[in-house]
Amino acid sequence: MAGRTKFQKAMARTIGSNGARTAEAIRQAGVKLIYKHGYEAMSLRQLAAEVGLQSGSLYKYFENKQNLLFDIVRDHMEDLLGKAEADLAGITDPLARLKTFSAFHLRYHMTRMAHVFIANMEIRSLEDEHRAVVVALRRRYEGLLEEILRQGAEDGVFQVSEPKVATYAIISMLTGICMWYRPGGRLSQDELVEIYTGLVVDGATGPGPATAARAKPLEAVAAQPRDSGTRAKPRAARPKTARA
Amino acid sequence: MAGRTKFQKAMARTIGSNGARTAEAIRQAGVKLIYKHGYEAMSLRQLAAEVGLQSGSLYKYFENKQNLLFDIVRDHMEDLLGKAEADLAGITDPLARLKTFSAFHLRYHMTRMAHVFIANMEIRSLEDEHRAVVVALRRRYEGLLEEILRQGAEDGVFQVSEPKVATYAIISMLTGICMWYRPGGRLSQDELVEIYTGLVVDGATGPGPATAARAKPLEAVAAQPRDSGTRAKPRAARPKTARA
DNA sequence: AATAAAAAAGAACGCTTGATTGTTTCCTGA
DNA sequence: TCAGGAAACAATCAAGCGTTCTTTTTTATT
Repeated sequence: MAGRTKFQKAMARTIGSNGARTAEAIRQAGVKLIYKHGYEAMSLRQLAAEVGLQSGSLYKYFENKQNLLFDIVRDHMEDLLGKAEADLAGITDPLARLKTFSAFHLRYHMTRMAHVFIANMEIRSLEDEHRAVVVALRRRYEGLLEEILRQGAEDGVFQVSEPKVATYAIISMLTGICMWYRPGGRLSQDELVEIYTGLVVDGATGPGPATAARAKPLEAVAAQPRDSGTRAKPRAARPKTARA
Repeated sequence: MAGRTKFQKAMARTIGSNGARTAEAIRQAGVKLIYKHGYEAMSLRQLAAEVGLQSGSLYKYFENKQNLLFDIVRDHMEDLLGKAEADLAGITDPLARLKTFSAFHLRYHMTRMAHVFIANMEIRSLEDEHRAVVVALRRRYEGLLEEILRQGAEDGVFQVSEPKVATYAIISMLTGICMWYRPGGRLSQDELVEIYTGLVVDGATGPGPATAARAKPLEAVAAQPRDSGTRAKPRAARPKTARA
């Protein structure tokens, strides 16, 4: 806190200052600034100014800049993991677990966009030792979903040939929401949860009716796609269909 | 380039130096270092050392650090957009177009991970004017998929209530592959394209047989999930089912 | 062979950065 | 009430940053 008022002598400990409160303010400001500018781009003077301190005073609250980042990311990951496990506790049906996981992940990411963004983007800014801790936590979190998919496949409810790949795919899709979601947008959180969860469930429960041929006739494929450097797909001949 | 050999007088222009070649080397080293350390974290001295130059000499090849980033990202986005349009050209059937887009996006991202990563992560490091250009290109790219989904929904092939949301979801999912894919892994590019494209098509073609009730009976949901801060979903009562 | 242009070296610049230290002020509990 | 610890300031440091400028060498052109 602090922030010297106009007619103060203006030195040293400021009136009403309180360690716990300042610590929390620093944490919040840190999240905000790292989210906005990135860890490397945020200077400690900038952070100190945001809280109303001198940069040197920050060192009462963290060992160094790197540890500030680590604390933020580690605490976030532990929170994410703990809350997910709590939400899933007691649910055994794979489909219900999948829906619960999906809904939890989406809501968590919509309400904590800054934390999530930092945890995903700034992993590379962590020193090796710190990164290892965070990656381990992330693995455990991914393991929750992977296990759900595995169980569902075993029960015959899901059609998932590669649970690991599907896990990465689903998590990427769900996490992507915080790249564009903004509170107060056209669609409510509930609506978005509905839409996304539908996509996840469709993907997990396997092919709908339309994979190969279709009842409704379609327009004919006119030209063969030209190679454009990425190498055109060697997949089986595209289904030639025609429309009325 | 350059890199004075042992018994040279060691000043100024180095033997065998060539502008075009150096420019290309700088570009490549730039991509490599930004990918590894991030734009802010990469210093021009680091970049110069990677190429075998002094930092000041770099300014023969770009206006400033910011423009180097912009050039890399802009060129990448234009390449991505152009190749996607080329791959889709001539295909009219929405399902075929969706598969083509999905396969293209995956292959492109698997073979150009560094460029893609940079374009996605360092947008915030671009100055406003530059960012606007890049975002516009990205919009056009997303528009390709959105239009495919819209057309497919209109034709009744896809069941997509919100093409915009589905577009973001699909692109996030596909792009996510370069967070973990490494060449030479257990699964080949073709296999991954198969898996991912299957997920995309299932999601677009709508609900499989398992959305609400299921032929195969499932285990009963034991406990109601406790609220864990994210607020338990207000969705309609979870389907209560029982297993043999 | 002479000359111009290209390519890079290398030194210097003004700034900002993360970090450290010593000092001053405020707060609180015995 | 008054000491002692907590909280913050103020000044400082060396290092590193992006950038500019001048000089030197190599290559290309005539």
